[in-house]
Amino acid sequence: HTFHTLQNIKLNPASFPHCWTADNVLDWISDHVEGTKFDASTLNLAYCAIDGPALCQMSREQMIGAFGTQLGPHLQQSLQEHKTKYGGMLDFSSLSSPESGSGESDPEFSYPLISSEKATKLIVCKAQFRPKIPDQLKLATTCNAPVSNVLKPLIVPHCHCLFAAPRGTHLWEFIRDILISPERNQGLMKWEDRREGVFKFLKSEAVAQMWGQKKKNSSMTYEKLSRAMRYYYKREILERVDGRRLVYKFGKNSSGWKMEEIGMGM
DNA sequence: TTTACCTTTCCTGTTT
DNA sequence: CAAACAGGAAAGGTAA
Repeated sequence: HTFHTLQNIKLNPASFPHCWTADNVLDWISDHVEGTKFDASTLNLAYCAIDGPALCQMSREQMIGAFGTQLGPHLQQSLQEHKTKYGGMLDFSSLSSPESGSGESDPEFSYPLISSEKATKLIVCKAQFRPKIPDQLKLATTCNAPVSNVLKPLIVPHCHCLFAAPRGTHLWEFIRDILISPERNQGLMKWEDRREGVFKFLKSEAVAQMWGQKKKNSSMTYEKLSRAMRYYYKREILERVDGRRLVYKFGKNSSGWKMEEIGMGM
């Protein structure tokens, strides 16, 4: 069987599974889900939100228990391949003392290794999944890996779904996806009224830069982004909120932001 | 290739 | 005064 090449992970020290972030793991799982036509809906979500070290501590049995008899062995094998293939490239001495070698730091190494495109795809997927928090917790505690490692990614309680139908990448969807994925929202935006869909830009220029990055346009500004936002009023994707600077409200022609829709319970 | 749609860019004026 | 908001006008990009 030919596995998908992991475009974003190859030829990097972090290719060693131990160095994978939770996003890398997610990326890796995603590639296998695609490659094997595995039905993502039957995945145990807890194990889609673990980091590299936790993943590496899973036994074959745990792997199968987590990912099923179909995908589990695939992942197990792939993991072993990555360990042997990239393990030799690692300089473990520098790994154990990350403070050393200030001039040697590889910017790619300390930064998320997934492409923004992929990240967005995953965020959208996460948004569409209906998580079962009790299951997540139960699964996490049955794993023999250190609880801290397993639970860490789950603290940001979010759901992961693997490759549902990709949704468009329009501005309002980009904004929505920042709002509903706290792990990618570093104080950029916040909900003013979660139920009503009222939200606010906290770092308007930063969001504009991110939007520009996504559109390969480094000269994007909030000024220009906001013009596009205003066009949404007529189409009722957004509703006006007047008198409140940097505040907008999702309208009836928007979707994917309600708590029920993204399965946050309550 | 043409078109429709979604911005992006620029601008003038108003409001906070 | 600076930063946002408002929209009109027109150009740009892209996917069908």
